[in-house]
This record gives sequence, C-alpha cells and structure tokens, in this order.
Amino acid sequence: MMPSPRQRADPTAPPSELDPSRRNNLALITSLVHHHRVLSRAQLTKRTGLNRSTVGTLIGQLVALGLVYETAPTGEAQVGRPSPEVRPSPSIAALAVYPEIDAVTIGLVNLGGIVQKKIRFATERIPSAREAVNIAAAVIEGMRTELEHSYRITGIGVAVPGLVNPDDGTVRHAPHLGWRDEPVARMLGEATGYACQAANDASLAAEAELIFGAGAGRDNLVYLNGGASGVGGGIISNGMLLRGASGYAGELGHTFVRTSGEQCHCGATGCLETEVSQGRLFELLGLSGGDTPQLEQALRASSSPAVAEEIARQLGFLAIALRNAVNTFNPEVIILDGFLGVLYAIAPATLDDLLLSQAMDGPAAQVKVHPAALGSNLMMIGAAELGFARFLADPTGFGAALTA
Amino acid sequence: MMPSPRQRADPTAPPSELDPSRRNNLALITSLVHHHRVLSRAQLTKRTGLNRSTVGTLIGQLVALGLVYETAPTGEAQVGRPSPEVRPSPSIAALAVYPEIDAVTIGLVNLGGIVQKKIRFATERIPSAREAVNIAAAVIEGMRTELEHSYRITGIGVAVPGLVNPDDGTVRHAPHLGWRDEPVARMLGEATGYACQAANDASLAAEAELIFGAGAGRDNLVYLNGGASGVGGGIISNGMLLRGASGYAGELGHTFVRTSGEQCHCGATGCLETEVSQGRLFELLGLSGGDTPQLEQALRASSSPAVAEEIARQLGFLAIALRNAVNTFNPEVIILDGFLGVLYAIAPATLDDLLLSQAMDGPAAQVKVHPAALGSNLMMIGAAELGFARFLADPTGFGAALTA
DNA sequence: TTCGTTTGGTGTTTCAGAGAACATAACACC
DNA sequence: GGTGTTATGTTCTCTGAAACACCAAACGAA
Repeated sequence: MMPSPRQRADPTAPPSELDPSRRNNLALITSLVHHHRVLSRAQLTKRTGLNRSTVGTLIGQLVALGLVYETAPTGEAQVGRPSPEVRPSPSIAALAVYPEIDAVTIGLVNLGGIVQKKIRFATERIPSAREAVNIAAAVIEGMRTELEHSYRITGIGVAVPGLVNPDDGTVRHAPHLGWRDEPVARMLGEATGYACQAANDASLAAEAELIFGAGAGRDNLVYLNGGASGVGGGIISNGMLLRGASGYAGELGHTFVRTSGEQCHCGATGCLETEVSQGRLFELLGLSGGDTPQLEQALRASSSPAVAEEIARQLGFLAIALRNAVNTFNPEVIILDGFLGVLYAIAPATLDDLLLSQAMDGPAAQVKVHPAALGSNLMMIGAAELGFARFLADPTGFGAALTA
Repeated sequence: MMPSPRQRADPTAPPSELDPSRRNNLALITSLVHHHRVLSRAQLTKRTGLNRSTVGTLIGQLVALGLVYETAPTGEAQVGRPSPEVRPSPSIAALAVYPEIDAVTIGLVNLGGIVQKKIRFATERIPSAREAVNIAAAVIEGMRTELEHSYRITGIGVAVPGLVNPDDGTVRHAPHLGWRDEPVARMLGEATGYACQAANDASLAAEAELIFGAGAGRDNLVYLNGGASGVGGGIISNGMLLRGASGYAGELGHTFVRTSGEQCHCGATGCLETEVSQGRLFELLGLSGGDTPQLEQALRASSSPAVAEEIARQLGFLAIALRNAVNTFNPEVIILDGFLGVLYAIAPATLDDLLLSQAMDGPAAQVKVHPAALGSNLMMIGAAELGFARFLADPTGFGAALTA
C-alpha cells in the first residue's frame, strides 16, 4: 500500500510536486487516453468515476501542458450534448530499441502505441552490447534534429531477449546474444542523454498485447513467443506484469516438458525451448531458414508424414507447458507468437483439445488461445511502453520538464 | 488503476463514506498495526510517509472507534521524546473455518494473527459441504454469547482444499472432499449471520506466511504444502496473491514433472501430486498413516534403502516443480509445508543443489527454501485473514457498523 | 543542570474534488 | 419546425484532508 502525503515529505525535492491525489488522477487520465487513443470527455468521466467538473479541470491541465488535445465531437450521434474527444499529443513519443542476433531495430513510437518510424540496422555478426548501444546511439543521433524539433521524447526502452533486471536495466544473461552482466540501460542512457530502461523482450511484448493487442480489456494473460533463438514468455496477472524479486519472472521457455529430454543451454534438461524449436521444422522441411510466414506456408504445403509427426510432437510438448501455465495462472487468454503461433494456426483444434483435457477443469474452461495481434510492431510498442512508463506515472512532472 | 473520487459517486449510499484518501490512510495504518502487532507512532509516521500531525489525528480516530489502542512507551531508550506504542484492539477478531477429510476446524483469531481459540471437530467420514457448514455454524453458535460479549467479529474466512472462486466464495471442485459447485460462503453466511468468504487453503497459507511467517518482509514467495490429500500451492508476487481470472491460480500440485507418469485425478498425467505423495512413504515405512512429525521421525529412523530411494525420487520430482516455479516467478523464498517440509528437512542440501543446477542462474541465485514457520496455526491465521479483509480495506466503515 | 534531539499537540493554510445551478447542443416527438 | 428531453460542459461554492509552523513535552548526553 502507498501512503498519500499531501505534499513533499522531503523539502529538498524539486518544488514541482503536487498533491498525490491530483497526480494520480492526471496519470490515470493520461494512461487511459494513451491506451484507447481516443476517448470522449464523457467516457473519461465514466471510467475514472470522477466528477464532470473535476475531469474538466484535469483535462484542461493536460491540454495546457500539451500532453493531450481536444477535438470537436465527431459523431456517434446520440441524445444530449456531444462530448469533445481527447487524444494524446502526437509530439509525445518514446524510442524503442531491440537488439537481435542479426540486427538492431530502433523505433519511434507515439502515445497511443503508434509506430512512427522503424529502422532495422542489419549486422553481419551477433552484436556485442557495446556495438548494439553504439548502433542505437548513432541512429538516434541521426534523428536528433527531428526529435528535438518535432517531438518530446519521454525515454528509451530496450527490449532484450534474455534475463534483465529492470530496476537498473542490466542484462544479466542473454544467451543468444552472448551478453552477460551488461549495464545496457546505463550505457545507452549515457550515449544518448535520454532516460533509458531495459527489460525482457517477451515481458514487454506481453504488456503491448495487453494494452493494444489480443489481450485488450483483459487482466490475466500469458504470452509465449517462439523465435529462432528460443521461447520467451511474459505473464500479466491481475493487470500487472509479473516481475519477481529481480524482474526475472516469466521464463516459460524453460518449463519442464519431458523426462530425459535434451540438455538445455540453461543447464537443465527437458525444457520447452529445447523440445519445441523452429529449427527442427525447417530442417525437416529441407529449408535452411526463413521467417514466420515462410514457415507457415511451407508447413501447410508439406505432405511429409515426418513433418506432420514433428508438428504433433511439438504441439504435445507445447500443450504440457500451457497446461502448467493454465493451472498456475488461470489466465483468460494465452497469446502465441512467432512459430508457436504458426503451430497453433496449423492445428488449433489439436492444441485446444490437448489443453482442455490436461488442464484443470475450472481454469481450462475459461482460457482462450489467440495468435498475437500486433505483428511486426509488437516489440517496438512494448519497448516504447517502457520509455513511456515514467511519463505515464507522473505526466505533469514530465510535462514541466519537457516544456522547460 | 483506481480513480480517487473525493466523495461518494452514488448519493444513495450510506452517508458514512468519507474521503477516499482518508480511508486509504486509515486502512494503511490499521493494516500496518495488524501486521506488526506493535508499532510506535514514530514508526507509523516513517512507514506511511505522512506528517506527524496527520498520523496523530488518524490514530486518534482509530482509537475513538476502538480499533487500536495506545500504551505508554515501554523503552528502547533513545534520545528524544519517547513515542507511544500502538496495538490492535484485542476485541476485534475474525473466525476461521477449515474443513478437511477427517475434521472441521474452527478458530477465533485476533488482529495481529493471534489464534485465540481453536476447536477441531473430528468427523467419522468425509463431511459434505452442508455437514461442514452445519458443524461450523453449531460451534460458532456455541461461542455466540462469548463472541457477542467480548468480541467484534469482522467476518468468517473458510479455507478449502480445492478450487474456489473467491469472488462469491463458491467451491468449484474440492476433489478430496468430493465437493462440487458448493456455495459454501453463502451457506455459512446465512447459517451464522456473519459475512463469510472462502478461498483456496494454500493461497491463504501463503498469505499468512507472507505476513507473519517465513516470508515476512518479502514480496515474492511460493508456498507449497504437501498433505494427505495432495499438494497445494499459493503464490505471492509483488506483494499480492496471484488470483488469476477466477481465483483459481496457484495450482502447483498439478505441475508436470514426469513423462508417461501416472494418471492424476485431474485428468492429466505426470502431475507433481501423483508422483510425490506421503502415502507412498508411509507404505514403504510399513505405517498405515500418521501426522507430519511422525513421518519425519519414521523417515529419520529408517535405514531401508527402498525408503532412501523413494526419498531421492520424490526430491527429484519436487526439484523439477520448484525449478519451474523459480524460473516463472523469481521468488525470494520458497516455503515448503507438510510432508514436503519433511522431505526438505531430511535432505536440504540435496534439494538445494538440484534447484541450483536446474533453475536459471539469475533467479536461482536469489531463492531460499524454507520450512513453514507458523505450524499448526497456519491455516487458522490464513483463513482469518480472509475474514479481516473487508475490515482492513475500510476500518471506519466497519468500526461504525461494529459499534452500532 | 542545561542543551540538543525527538516526538506529540494545536491552529492555520492550501488545495483537490464534489455538488449545485446554469448553459449548451444534440435527439425525439408532435 | 417548435418544444421537451437528455446528456454534457462550465462556473462557483463548499467541504474536508493533509501539510506546515510553532510550541510543549520528554528523554539522553554533556
């Protein structure tokens, strides 16, 4: 529980602090507008439960700070005076950075989760942390004048495929990138001058899908992504991302699914990500590699029994991991992304049936498996959410800093 | 996110409602006093971050309502004016009910988690929901005059070994009791006239250990209990109990730990609770049954290699389930209760080593396995917490109702 | 004994949000 | 095409909660 000190307890703090109740309500409205992209004043009044007049003043304050703007009521003709629509300011934006084994992608994302710009910088070999930071910093430097001219940047979010401590933005271990104990957030923050935070990629993807994607309106969601480098997971419970003691929570790729299974790079055996991999599928298909749509096409085109068998095998292991997830989290939605989404798309009934028969009745009856909805923008939106986090928690403090 | 309406949105609501900020702060102080049993005014000021004068008024209000009382400062001699100590009123109490296969236990628990009274009513056969409710109601009826004379009862909490929907207190399925879709909370509420809620037993135990036991001061905890009827789990993440969409979350007893394992009553195979069971241990020891201390004594006394082998086997499966839990939750503490606590007590190093080698480095380094700290009072304290919940959320509303 | 330190108590001040009364802009019905 | 109804924005007042400043009290230390 949080206390509610009316004014700053520490008189040495910057004098901009205002009543926490006010700050909360401003943050609440800003977040709602961010999440919904458009919301009438009347809708905001209903959602917040605040008085009409109060919402009016709050929005006025946000408009004055240039964080949101109001437009004439467009329609949805109904009885009564039309309510003006509130939208997030297009000048507020966050930067997103996503280092992978063959590229570093940098994005510029508006409030409302709109990807304004996405630059994929392909690398010849797996980038080191320093290289990834340098690439991102260079690209951001290239956009600098545009950024400073047309945008107010709230921060940078870095999505890292690996174990990240979100408190200080240090990458503890990213096996596929070969990174260990790299203070990525600090490095990129120093290189660019923007506030920077880092977190696990799948966790951020889960948040993005919760806000803008297949989990919109839900409170309990399990996200699972299958990529070239393994399986990552993110869990939203009770509307909040599961962090754990150090932010390492959600590693569903290492769920145990098979006795005397293969050795995983994590040290254990029988992990989901060693038994279920897109590499095997490509191999059986006679392909050296490819992206997700190519895999789906090839799988659908194939009539090889070996391929069919492998699909069934992998679905079986996936079902075991999902069964555990359903029993432990009782989610409303499971979102499958990457090649896991392909596996599901090819045989949805198979997985649904396995899940229904293996998971416990109560939780199993409520869960629905979905493919990811945000496609290739997912990771940019998720990482940007990290860049927005501090702004959304205290929009005025930021508004003041940004306008100053 | 919660709005902060200053006054009641619904004018038809009782006029006792006060400013939510005030209510929050009163609730915060009441909870702190409840959790710590004793806390000086100065400590409360520090913990809440509120102004001294504000804390003073708040405590005054709580004292006037008879919810807490102040005593002269006892000591801890230090410079400055001594601060009076605040304690929870011993007249505030909740009732706890715990139906098991061979008994129904009813408890009276004070604020501060102090078990005042515990009555175990042994049953000849597994009680039906109606029977359990009748037993509890009868025992409570027997205490009625005492309760009405000396206590102010905030509510009844029922801990049920099975899937419970905490929203309406309906037992969806309690396999070992043979209950299905029983509205236990409503039944007991109607039978006694007290507000009644129900939840999963292991979840409540996890909360109790979090507040008063081995997890005190922590925010991320996994609780696992092994009993005669199976393995139950409760998870605290970020200081909050994991509920899931319908409150069914936390069923770690059905974690997958073995390929082609035995069929579980839940429908799946290879569940933790079918592979790891105290029944097998008793069998190998040549005993027909017994309680936890008896089991530990017998296991320590036994020199049978079959027993040793079975212990190793069960520890192996337990380690797999814990490995999953560590990877997914990144907890600070794992609390093992019941015969799982015995298994750990007998070979702590074995389990610690297995966990350290199988779980991912980051999370594994931080986790510590602990036996449960609250012993036989655990379930009473946990269930009572449920009976306190509404009171702690709004002490004044309750104070008014209780004094009226 | 005196001084510094920490705390409780009291009166004042600030400020956020509710509420009521009024203004406004749409639909609905005749 | 007027008139009533409904839903909303706007303005002003009022209430209440918490901070703050100041003083008093109670302790240890010099």
